[in-house]
Amino acid sequence: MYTNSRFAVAVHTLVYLAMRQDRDAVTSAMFAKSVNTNSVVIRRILGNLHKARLVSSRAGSGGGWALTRPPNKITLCEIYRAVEQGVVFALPQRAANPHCPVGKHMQLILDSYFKEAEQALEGRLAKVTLADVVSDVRAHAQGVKGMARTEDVQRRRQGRAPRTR
Amino acid sequence: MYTNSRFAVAVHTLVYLAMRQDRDAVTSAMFAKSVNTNSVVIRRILGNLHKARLVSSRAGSGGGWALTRPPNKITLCEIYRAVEQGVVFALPQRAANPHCPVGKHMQLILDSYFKEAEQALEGRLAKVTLADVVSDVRAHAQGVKGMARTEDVQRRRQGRAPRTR
DNA sequence: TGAACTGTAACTATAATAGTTACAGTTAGG
DNA sequence: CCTAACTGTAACTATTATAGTTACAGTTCA
Repeated sequence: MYTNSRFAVAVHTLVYLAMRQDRDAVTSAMFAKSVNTNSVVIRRILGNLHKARLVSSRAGSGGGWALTRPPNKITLCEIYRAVEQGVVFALPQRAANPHCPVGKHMQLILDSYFKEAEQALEGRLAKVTLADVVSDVRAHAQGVKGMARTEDVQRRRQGRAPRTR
Repeated sequence: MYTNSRFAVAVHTLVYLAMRQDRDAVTSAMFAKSVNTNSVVIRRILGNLHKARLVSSRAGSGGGWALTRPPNKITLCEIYRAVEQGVVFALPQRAANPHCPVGKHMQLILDSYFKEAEQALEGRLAKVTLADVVSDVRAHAQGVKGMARTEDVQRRRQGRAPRTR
């Protein structure tokens, strides 16, 4: 049972990326503004996504992050695996009593049931692509204008004036 | 990753109970010996199982715990729900930026995907009964003799001398 | 009455997370 | 070739859940 929000943040950033794929690379500061956290937190999570080859990064001025694949080729399961260890259920830290036939075998047996349950979880996540989530966001966002942006992004988008909320 | 082992301990104790259903009530001290932890930890978890009506307890001398149903009528999903909050994935504690259309809707949307994944997890757990786990333990335990017992239990079982090991 | 239990409060130690500052290394562009 | 704008990561702090522990009131049996 997790109490961390890495998966949620990872999906958030990737959706953000997917929704502005055509434009410039997105910086960790921009993600941080949308997620409402510190940019280092974002870079740590994007580091995991980078290792999993879901995003590419470019250092230096004008750098930032980009998807390596179209959103319909990225599943929630891949994102999940990139940021979690794949252990929903934990076994006790102290091993059970090896002199007890229940305790002796319990952890091994539990582990196999845990793995099955986790496979069910991942199987469901594998059915959803980033593009699905983007569709949902677009559906929910009907009527909402403008995107949160840093000063940089506002400068880059010379064409349209920022919309007022 | 923030994990706990309550589910593992809960299943362990219930399997232990199921495997000696015919005999006296089991005390938290006996469970603690098998799980290799403190009896208060056990009583806390059994307290959850009690609220979920999976076990009954009796205070006082000769008291302890018993299953309220046969093992083939108890699923892992019920045990899971008794000891966990049903939240595998957490959302960030700070809400996302409400001025960003991605951030604004992300948590609501993620929550629905999270719930679907958790339902898949629970669905798998619902397919396994305590009796199934007991069968597995018996299969693994072939050739292993004797059960971990407290002094009390050894006294109660007057017939056979405790096996040395 | 006393021993053996449950149930629970209260405290401690440990560990993971998230937030933060700091900074070395990289890159684009004047 | 300098400088500003990035990434990547180390190091530290605050917060929080868990598990382990002691203690003790209440319950029950013999």
